[in-house]
Amino acid sequence: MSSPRPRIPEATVARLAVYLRVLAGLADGGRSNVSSGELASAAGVNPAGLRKDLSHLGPCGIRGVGYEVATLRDRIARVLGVERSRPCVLVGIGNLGTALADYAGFGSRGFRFVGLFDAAPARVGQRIGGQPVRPMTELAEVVAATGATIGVVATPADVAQSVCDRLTAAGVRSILNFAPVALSAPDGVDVRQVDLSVELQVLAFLGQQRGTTVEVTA
Amino acid sequence: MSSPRPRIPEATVARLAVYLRVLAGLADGGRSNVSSGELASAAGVNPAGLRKDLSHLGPCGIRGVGYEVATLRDRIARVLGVERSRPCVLVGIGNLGTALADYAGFGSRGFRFVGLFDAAPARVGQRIGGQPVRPMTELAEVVAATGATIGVVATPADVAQSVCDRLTAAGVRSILNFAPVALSAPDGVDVRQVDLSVELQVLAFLGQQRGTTVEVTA
DNA sequence: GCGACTTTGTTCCTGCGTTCACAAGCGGTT
DNA sequence: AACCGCTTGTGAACGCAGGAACAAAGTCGC
Repeated sequence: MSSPRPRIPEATVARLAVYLRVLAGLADGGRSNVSSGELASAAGVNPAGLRKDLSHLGPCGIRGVGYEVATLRDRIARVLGVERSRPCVLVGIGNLGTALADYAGFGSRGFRFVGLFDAAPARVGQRIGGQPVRPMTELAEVVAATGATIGVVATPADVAQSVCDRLTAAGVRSILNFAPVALSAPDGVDVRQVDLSVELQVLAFLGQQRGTTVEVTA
Repeated sequence: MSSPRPRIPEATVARLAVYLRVLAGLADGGRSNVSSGELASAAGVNPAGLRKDLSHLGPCGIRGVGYEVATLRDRIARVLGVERSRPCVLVGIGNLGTALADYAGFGSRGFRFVGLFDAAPARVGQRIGGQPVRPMTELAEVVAATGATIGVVATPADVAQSVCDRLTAAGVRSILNFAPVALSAPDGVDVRQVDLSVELQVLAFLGQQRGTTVEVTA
């Protein structure tokens, strides 16, 4: 009703997550106040842009002083919807999947894996980070029981679409995909793609361009 | 000189890498021709946008027919600078680093790891994907000997900046950073950040927004 | 040989994101 | 109590990316 929340640009949301991480670190370090300049420097962005990002949350700083670390952290966390830990499921417990399941950073950022799944019988039953790997047959059951709305796909490319279908059928609404394929999901389901080799190739291009600024050997 | 190559937008470069992957798959499947519509569908983008991206390479299609798969693939690979395999070094052989070192996808995308490094003595000497983990003291030597220009950082956040400094000092010009900190590098060095928890938090926000379109329980 | 269809390459336009620069507000000081 | 410096928040301009529509060009069928 009285929520002045027209919409927050997606690029801003991504940066808010970065600010949140920096603020959490500052709070742990005992800091109570920060200026936009210092925060922007730590996050690697422009100070004016940071203030504009924060303006989407309404006024949350004190002019002449700066921002209160704990207050700003909590407000960003609430806006992002990570004040409470969110249940996620992870499919594909290969090298990357194992790394993700073990990554402690997720736990402190408002996410917890409530189910690890793999199609290979050899993987099922292994324990990773204190959790057992389950067979794919239990996917729908676990999603329903835990209310998980986020699924992470770390499978080979050839089965990623099939896994995506099963996740959405089970009720997952958001998917983070590490497999190098474009997934198609029904309307109402958000898919984000993380492609590691694309990142490397962009770097390769930038590096090459730096070497051959305009000159090209025809 | 006669190179009509003013500049290619970075967003286009990232999509070119995706097209390259799709084209490689089509070529492996025996396909010889593709239309922009089909290619765009497989890459998950708009057909008109795809044609605009490709127009940066100069005319490379045949009107009324489409694109020749092998030709287009090779041209994109040449523009991205991945026609020949590029040597990379990887620092931080934890769970994620091991997954990256083992990931076969890099090899087929024009990248090979010529050095795996870790500061922990317990890790040094282990073999991963046929390569030994080396101590950090050998970093500069290996970079110089192999001519590696790309470094991947998969260390904990608190040492990432120090690793970045050592990489740049050794001559690395491009850095892909998985640690959740903003790295500062000298001018002339490109840094790309991949932050897994940021991706999850964006998903969480989008999912939450979907639930509470305008209504908020105050 | 000619026409029609298909598909590319390009152009325009709309909207978004980013940056710069200024006004408003608060704390500390005299 | 009034002034001064510092920092936030906002308004405007610039540049870029994305999408739709149109023209050029080549192929297939007759």
